[in-house]
Amino acid sequence: MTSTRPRFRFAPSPTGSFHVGGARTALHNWALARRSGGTFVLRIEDTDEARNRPEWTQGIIDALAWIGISADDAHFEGPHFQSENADAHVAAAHRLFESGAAYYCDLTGQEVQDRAKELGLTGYDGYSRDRGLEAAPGRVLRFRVPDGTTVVSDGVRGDVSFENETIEDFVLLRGNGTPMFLLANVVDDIKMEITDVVRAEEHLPNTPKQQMLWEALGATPPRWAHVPVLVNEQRKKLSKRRDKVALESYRDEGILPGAMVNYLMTLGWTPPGAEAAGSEIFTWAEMEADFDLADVTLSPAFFDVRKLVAFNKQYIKNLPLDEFLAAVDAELPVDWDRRRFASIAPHIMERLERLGDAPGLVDFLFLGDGVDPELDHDAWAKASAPDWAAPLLDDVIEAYSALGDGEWTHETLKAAMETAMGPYEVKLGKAQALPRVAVTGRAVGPPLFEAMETLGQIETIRRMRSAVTRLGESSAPD
RNA sequence: GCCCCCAUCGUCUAGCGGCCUAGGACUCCACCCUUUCAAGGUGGCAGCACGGGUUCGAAUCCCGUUGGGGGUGCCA
Repeated sequence: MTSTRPRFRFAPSPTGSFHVGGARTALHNWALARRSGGTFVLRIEDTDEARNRPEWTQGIIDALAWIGISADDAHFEGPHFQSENADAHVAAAHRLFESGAAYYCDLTGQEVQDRAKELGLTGYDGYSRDRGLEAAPGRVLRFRVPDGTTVVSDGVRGDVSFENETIEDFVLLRGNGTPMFLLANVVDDIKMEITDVVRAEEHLPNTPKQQMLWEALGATPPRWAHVPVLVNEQRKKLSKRRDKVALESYRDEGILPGAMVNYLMTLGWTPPGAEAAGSEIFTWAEMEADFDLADVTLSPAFFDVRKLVAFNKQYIKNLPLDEFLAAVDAELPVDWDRRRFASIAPHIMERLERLGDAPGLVDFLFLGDGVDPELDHDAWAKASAPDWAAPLLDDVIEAYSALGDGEWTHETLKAAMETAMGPYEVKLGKAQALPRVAVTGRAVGPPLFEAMETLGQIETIRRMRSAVTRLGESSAPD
């Protein structure tokens, strides 16, 4: 118990997916642990179900690694498993009984309820406190809550006090002798010499019980801190059933880990320099250096996917090209030519909200030769409507056909288009509309001339000729 | 029911008694720029829940009301 280095524990229970709320408190613990030169202890609260699904545990480890918390770092310790300490949990309970801090009770759950109803109380009334019962099958061990007041000193919200008389003598050991979670948790924390517990606010009401256990077990309670919960638009705590909370799902649809981390950190806390910078985009190093529990907000925060996406867009835009290519690769169909994609990539980076949007933006480049893109009919109708549209398209085809080797670049393509549109007295924005729809199938997309350059002379001209044919068909009498 | 927490633009927040004519970010709108869409630039809409105090002075402190949220198992 003489360790001076802070030890922060992160204790998730594996449930099949990793909750964004959990990710946020993990980040808080991580930032604090690293900055203080302490340790981030990962302890898995494994249940019977989780033990049969090791992939759930692996999912937590993978998710933590994704947001930058990994065993590669010296500040990281674990995973440990709660079940590893099962014997210690029972032993601690027995010690509490020996010292008189706990006592056995033979009332069943139903009997407790019935008594409470008769007496007009809300919970257990302390019926067996002084009956001197010994351990026996079917008897639960209850903690003898002392008189007085328990003050939880919280790093986020200051002192929170609870009248002990409002806390019932809670169960430590079930009738079958197995320990309750609360006890196991405290025993593990003591054993692992945890000094700091940072978690979500939902745990605050149970904290006085835990603190009393620490003290009854002869240990000095840790520093507590409860950060506000994350809520949905209905202001309800984010739940797995109703809300999209799986960190993995955001990862899979192309949210960058940096964006997720940055966004999560700004919920309930703002980096000190944000206002002066006019931005909330910060590096992990900056946030780690500045994060302080005392600055964390007190009220619940809405997890706003739109703002997350806005952050993500920034992060994608600011990625070095090679990193972008590496990150987006998994989103691309396997048969796409990576070199061709790389040539257009710089032009789509600032147009993506998520990495997963990339294929849909440039699919017209990967149809194969001789295949026309699928037409957006509204875009086609609008682009082909002006009188000058068809003749201009003919002129552009002619000009583009005349381009020789080495001249098929976006600069010359733009210049040739500008020359061709001269006689029609239209602006480039209008002039490029029909060619764009002809080549890409749509009215919006990456810069046209760059896309044409990537597509190549033969296929670009073929598509424009195909469009001429289509124009002839639609104007012919039927 | 009981216990605990919370309350500034639609959302995330800055604000810790005068610097607040309440600032920033996201969203939305307008304009500029422009090779469509983006990006970038400029500007705009929008908020201190309510009522009492305390004070020369309150978004900031106190009390109450109202409104949210969380907890309350022989669940984890």
